[in-house]
Amino acid sequence: MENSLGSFLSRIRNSKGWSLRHVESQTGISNSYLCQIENDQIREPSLQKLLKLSELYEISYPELLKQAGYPIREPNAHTDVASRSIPQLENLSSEEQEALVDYLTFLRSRGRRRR
Amino acid sequence: MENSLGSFLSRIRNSKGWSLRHVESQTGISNSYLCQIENDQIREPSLQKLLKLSELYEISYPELLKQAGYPIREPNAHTDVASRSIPQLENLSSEEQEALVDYLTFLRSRGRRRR
DNA sequence: GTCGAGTGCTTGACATCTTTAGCAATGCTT
DNA sequence: AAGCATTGCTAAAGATGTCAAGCACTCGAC
Repeated sequence: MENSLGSFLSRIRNSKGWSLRHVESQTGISNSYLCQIENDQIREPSLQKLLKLSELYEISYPELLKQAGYPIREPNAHTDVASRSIPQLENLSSEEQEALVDYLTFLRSRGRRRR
Repeated sequence: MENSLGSFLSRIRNSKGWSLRHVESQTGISNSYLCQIENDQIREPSLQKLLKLSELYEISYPELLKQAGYPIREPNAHTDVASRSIPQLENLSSEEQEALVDYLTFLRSRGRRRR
């Protein structure tokens, strides 16, 4: 559940502050179906759906396929760049960057671990 | 008909002199289903099936996906590289990643707007 | 000839994907 | 508080993938 496709997509959508119906209006994917995907009730959504989501969410399509557990054979798809990628933290506004950096500084200053 | 996925797969199988049931024994794909694929009665076989066929037939998997009309796309440069250049937000621990994503979700949920 | 094995193919049943209609809960506006 | 919009979510139905069983045909061995 932690690393599932559903929670992955859910985190991204929520991090962007978008509702299920907003994503539906942009992608044509019904909000109910999107909900089922995010709750891991759909094992294998079609590639067309995943492509549309990757475009709207501005995340790497092959990376999303990987998250979905689909077999992909990209000759040189390797880890060095991808491993540092945090899709949820992409495309930040300048205000958000500042807020996050401040928050990270705060986190590290108190040296606490997560709940 | 001529350039369809079905005729494409059928041509390869016949050129190798293999029966439907031989391919079934090697891939686990039922001969009846394979027959339907070759006769274009199946629009979108699963990636697992296509992968097995590409392995047995010794053809390129991405090439086969292309033949099947699946969307295949290389990673987009702007989503992969540009948005990641926030030096303070690199090399995060997993706890920090999660905390930041949660915090960002919180930030954006307060300013949620729809268009 | 006929018998058995092998061939491509069809049918019916089941599983999964995908949508439409609608629900309860929350929030906003007056 | 009342009323309306929006949220995530579910149930039922339709469309499609997938398989097991079985069909009709061919062909070689006896």
